Amino acid sequence: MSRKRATSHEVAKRAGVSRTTVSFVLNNVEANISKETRQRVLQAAKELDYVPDAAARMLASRQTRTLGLVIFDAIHLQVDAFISKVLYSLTEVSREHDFRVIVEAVEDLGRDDAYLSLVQAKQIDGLIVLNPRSDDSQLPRLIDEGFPLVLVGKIKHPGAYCVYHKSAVREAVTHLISLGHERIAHITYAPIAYRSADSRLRNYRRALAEAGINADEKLIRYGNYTAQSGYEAMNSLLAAKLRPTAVFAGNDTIAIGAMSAIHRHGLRIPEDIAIVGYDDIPVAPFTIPPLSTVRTPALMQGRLAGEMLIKLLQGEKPARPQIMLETELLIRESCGAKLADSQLNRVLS
Amino acid sequence: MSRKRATSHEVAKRAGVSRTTVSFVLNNVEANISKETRQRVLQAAKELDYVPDAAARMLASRQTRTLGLVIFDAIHLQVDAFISKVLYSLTEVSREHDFRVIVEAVEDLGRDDAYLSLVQAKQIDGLIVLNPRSDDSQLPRLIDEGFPLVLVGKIKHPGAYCVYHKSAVREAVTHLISLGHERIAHITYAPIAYRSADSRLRNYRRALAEAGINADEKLIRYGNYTAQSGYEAMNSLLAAKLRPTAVFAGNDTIAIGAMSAIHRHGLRIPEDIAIVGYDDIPVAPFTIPPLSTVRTPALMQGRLAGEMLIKLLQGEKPARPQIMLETELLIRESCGAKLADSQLNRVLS
DNA sequence: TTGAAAGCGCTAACAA
DNA sequence: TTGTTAGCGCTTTCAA
Repeated sequence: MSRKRATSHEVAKRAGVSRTTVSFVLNNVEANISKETRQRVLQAAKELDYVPDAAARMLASRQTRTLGLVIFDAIHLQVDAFISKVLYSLTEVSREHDFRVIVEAVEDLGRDDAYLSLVQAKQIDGLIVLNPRSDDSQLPRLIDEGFPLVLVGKIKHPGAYCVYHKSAVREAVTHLISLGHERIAHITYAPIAYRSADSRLRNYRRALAEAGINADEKLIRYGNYTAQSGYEAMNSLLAAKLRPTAVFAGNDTIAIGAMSAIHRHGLRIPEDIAIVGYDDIPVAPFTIPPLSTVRTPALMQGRLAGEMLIKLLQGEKPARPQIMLETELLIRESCGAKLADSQLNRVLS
Repeated sequence: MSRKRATSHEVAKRAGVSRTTVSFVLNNVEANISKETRQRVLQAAKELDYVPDAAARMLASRQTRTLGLVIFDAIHLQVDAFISKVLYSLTEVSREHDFRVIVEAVEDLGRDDAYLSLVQAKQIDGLIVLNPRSDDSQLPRLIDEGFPLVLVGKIKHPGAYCVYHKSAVREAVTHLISLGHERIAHITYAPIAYRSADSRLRNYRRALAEAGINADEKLIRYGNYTAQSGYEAMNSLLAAKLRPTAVFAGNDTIAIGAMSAIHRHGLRIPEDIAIVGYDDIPVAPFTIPPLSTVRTPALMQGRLAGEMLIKLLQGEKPARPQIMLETELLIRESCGAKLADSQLNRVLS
């Protein structure tokens, strides 16, 4: 603040060269500059504690070296570790490549133009879009215009660059079915306007259908992003005439709320009701009993998306425009598979 | 990308005025501009889909309308909901005041100049610093220079603007003591270089000392940011000759790891070992048994810090440069207070 | 009430 | 190998 910062002009004067030379040296331009001159410039810059003015540089060079991270339904940021992880790995990648990150939290689609103005004002070079929503009309337009943009997640758009993970919902539900369950409930972890909550719901239905099981709509509950909503949803499920024998929870937070409800009803997990979550939050292995869940490659998604975007900005076309990462169903104790195993062993031995 | 954006010059031409007038109208400058002219300018801007170039505006106006959020020990971002909450509320405040947020994650103090270059390059107008570290030498300097900066947390520096919360460690530990515990263990939730982990440890020692209890160093364990470390620390505590009767965990994630270990040892919570956490993460009310913990005003801290910084940037001096927010000890079941109550009731009735 | 003109600090084509 | 020069698109003082 206080002390006025040096300009490239002053550096040039001190080094006895022109501003052009200063610019070339500091930007490592391929112009042949003698080692000696280069040394002198570097020295002068250091002595004056010179750091180029970002705004001036952006204006002149027409690039900002800044990435925008657009977070849809940002309220989930408070509880959804997936978002934080993507942010974390994106800041890492950005640092490695000397980029900055502007976070643009989008609250509701009504006012979704905040992130648009970021590109219109040319304040960023490219965008990472987290939890993209299919009902967002701006996104496809941006993509069609060829604006550098990588999705973490997926929308139906052929030309979109994206890094998503394979849904393991089917695996999770099928696993429950293989354990003998037919009355499998589902609790969403957000209103279904939230795209990935919706997709989990749809995949749940599909898995059931594939197994020839009639999805009973009475076994579906809609949670929000709180554990409390999982708790309440489970209570309502337990109050019904025909109880589920298993629950596929939209995420781990919901699962933990549900487990608490089951426990309070005096029922055992997994003997009376089996449960599987999603996300593998840090505490999942330590719930009582340990929660079977699906591990999601959040960090890797953030990293790959960042790298893809930066590659795009450098004018390279990424080898694979759409990257699908694997997910992993982690079988712990809440689903009852291990229990089933040990019973089986007992019978066999 | 594709289509070239309109400049203020074109807007001026279309509206039949000068660029000055366009600038005045769009920035609501107090120059008396006729309603009619203003209308025409607005109309032209709209027709051309004009959005001022951010870099040019920054360069000319000498302000960026961008805030920097510096996150120390950013690896915690993945698991520490406190950070995400502050980020969330800061993006909210920023949006309300038409500011952007650049997130600068600081990994280790060695390379802490990344956020410094943000201010040197004048890429931001002010800084919010999350989890400031006392051993960071740059921070005091920045503050002394009068750079607009608000801490979320605290360091020992008289002139610093900050929003922190009252430690409730003492309350938590004292509560455990009042329940009759003397062998109270502590597990940190991060290496003690992490300032707030260290402060929790120190306050734990102080609370014990105040109650005339000799802090037994053998009852202290150092966790990292994982639940796993809490699990392991608890196991090591349980393996010792003299077991603790209560645990004050550095945060809820640690607490949940510890609870799992206690459970696996066949011990009951809180009857055999009582436990109190810190942070009140979303699942805390739903652990088995529900976790007693301390609720922290993360969202409010982010909001107040943001508002304070923006006020500072507007040249106003905030009424209170240092704001301390209250925290709340939430007594649920893991600490045994309710159990004690009910036993008491039984005796009395 | 509006316009002319001088920067803001840098990059980069072109010339030397 | 280095310097001259012309912008980049906007704000803002000053004059009209």
